[in-house]
Amino acid sequence: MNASALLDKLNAEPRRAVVHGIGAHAVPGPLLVIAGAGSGKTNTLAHRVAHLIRTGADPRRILLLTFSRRAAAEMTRRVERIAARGGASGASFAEALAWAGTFHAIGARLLREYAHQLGLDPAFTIHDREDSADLLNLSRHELGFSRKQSRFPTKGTCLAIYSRAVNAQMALDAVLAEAFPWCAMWDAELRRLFAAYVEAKQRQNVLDYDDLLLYWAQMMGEAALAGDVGERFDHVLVDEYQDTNRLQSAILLALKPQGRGLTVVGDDAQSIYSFRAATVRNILDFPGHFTPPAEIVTLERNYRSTQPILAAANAVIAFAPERFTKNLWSERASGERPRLVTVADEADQARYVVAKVLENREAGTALKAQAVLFRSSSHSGLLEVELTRRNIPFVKYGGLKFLDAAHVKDMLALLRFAENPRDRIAGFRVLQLMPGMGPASAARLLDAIGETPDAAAALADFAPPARATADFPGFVALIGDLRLDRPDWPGELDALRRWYEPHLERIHDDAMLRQADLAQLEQIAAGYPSRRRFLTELTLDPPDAASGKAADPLRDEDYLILSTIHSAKGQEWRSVFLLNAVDGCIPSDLGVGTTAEIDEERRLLYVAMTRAKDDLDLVMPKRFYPHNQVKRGDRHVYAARTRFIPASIMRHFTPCAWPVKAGPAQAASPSPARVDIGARLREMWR
DNA sequence: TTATTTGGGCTTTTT
DNA sequence: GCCCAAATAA
Repeated sequence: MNASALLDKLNAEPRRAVVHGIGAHAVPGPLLVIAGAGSGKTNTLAHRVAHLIRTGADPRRILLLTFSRRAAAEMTRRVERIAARGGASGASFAEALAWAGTFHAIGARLLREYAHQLGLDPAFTIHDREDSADLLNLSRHELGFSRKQSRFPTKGTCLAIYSRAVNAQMALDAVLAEAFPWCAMWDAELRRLFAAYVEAKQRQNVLDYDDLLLYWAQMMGEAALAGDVGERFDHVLVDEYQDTNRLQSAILLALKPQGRGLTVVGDDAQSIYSFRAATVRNILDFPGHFTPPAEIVTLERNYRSTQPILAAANAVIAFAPERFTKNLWSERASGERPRLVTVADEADQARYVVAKVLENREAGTALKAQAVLFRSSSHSGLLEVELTRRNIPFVKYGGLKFLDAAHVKDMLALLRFAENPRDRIAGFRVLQLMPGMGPASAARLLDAIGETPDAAAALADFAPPARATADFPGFVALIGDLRLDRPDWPGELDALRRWYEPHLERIHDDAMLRQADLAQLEQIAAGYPSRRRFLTELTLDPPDAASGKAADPLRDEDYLILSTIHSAKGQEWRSVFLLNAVDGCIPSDLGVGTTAEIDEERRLLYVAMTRAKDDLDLVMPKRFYPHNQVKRGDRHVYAARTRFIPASIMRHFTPCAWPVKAGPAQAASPSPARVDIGARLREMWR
């Protein structure tokens, strides 16, 4: 198949997006693609990349920025496939597409490359959120803020404030007023805290997530460097642009100030990351940054869902105030409207979902083609229990991660400490693995390391406390060994594991189980070319999902998908169940302060609904037992249908109840007089 | 100085 | 139902 035949297979609008500006001698002008849910956004972007390359663009000079690494991999794969169909030799083609990744990953790569010009040591290590919070906490203690009479914000809150200020490029007082009004009284202290935090990071040669963007943006502020970086790329394409923040858009505009070669794709109706300072303004304001303004192509045809599902989703999003108006349409007719299923409580919700999932599978829909979505990770707890009980395999995205396990963190901290001995958070953790080494001794050693350029010497000269004298020499030898730039990665992990295992067995009763995780970690490590790459990429792209994805054993099996709505972005399934479609869960009662927050919760519901191809069930438990209630008997609350589905749009849904009751009374309101003995008995043990 | 216990506060989504 | 900090024991 030749190039024009490939293009002929696309409809008019996607084709416009694919060919925009290509063919003329000049580099294409800026392009904004507004791509509704299920409108073939990924496909369109992949075709554009393929078309660019086919018409002479150098794939090594194309920068492709995606939201997650999963998305980057998917995009690369598609470009390859399209290229293969077009007769190009696909493999080499995609391999040359070397600059595809998240903003953070690309940032890390560029910063290592330009480290010397930026005054950075290229061996910098990257802190994940928890490490960052711990480091911030150190400064918080040192400044004495943890002992204030009136409670000072926790480390997590402090980090969230810092991160928002950086990512939204806003002054601290504005951030406090807008997003953290209850912390506004700490303005001065927070400012001192952040100053100390920044200094600590620099002393320790560590960067946090935000630094990867911040240093990059700063680098782009230097004319010479900006020119150099911008010159490397003829084309810059950004996916999921609605979920980028101001810092990211600043980087983008600095890369391509005239918008030449710039393409961004997104859907303002699916912006769900404002808690990470993403702003829908980026996409709304994009065209006006350039003269002449960016070309806009809107993709409104949905290839994914049936018309009734789409109609319901459209009805929900129609209440959103500001957006690029588009109404998705589909040719996939079907008589089935989405169901609104009322169940008694969360236990019944779990039973309902399991029953339907099995029913679907009997009818020929694999488990993998079905997904259960929820607003927050904890909502799936009861369902997970029920699935386990019924022996139904599942993989859960979002929530607890493999890397959060203490023993996995220990191993990674060891590697990080070897890579960068000035990384105090890593050092603190590993040193205290040895019995007899507590925070005070660890701090003493880390101070010594911080004061000399020769970490190995400081380590060797250290006099450990009496109870640690037995273990310490072995540790010094291990680190000395790891510090050599040995080329046999991942071979060094052997020595590391031999050192760590005795400690593992001493610390944890369930050491056997944990050893299995370490074996898995070694397998993952084998997939990376070097320790540095392994550490960097694992931090930026942690393997998702609890027991599943990281391990290959499950790969070929059929399993049900459980996912937070956030993690479901860009995905689709034949059959989708949404848990807890009630007020308090969607919208979450934690985030209902401002109308902006409510709007975002509405978009979350929209994203969840538009994941479904054929079948969509919104489940509404009537009764909830708050888990944090005080011992007060059978207290429960009655939940109302989510406010995003008011009576006026109920005609787009089919209401039903489960289990189906004999009498006609099931639709009536619940009888509050009923005594819940079960709940009382449960309460006795809380 | 380190290890363990207890009591109080908070509880979302993720690169 | 989980994390953190202060108190207590070794």
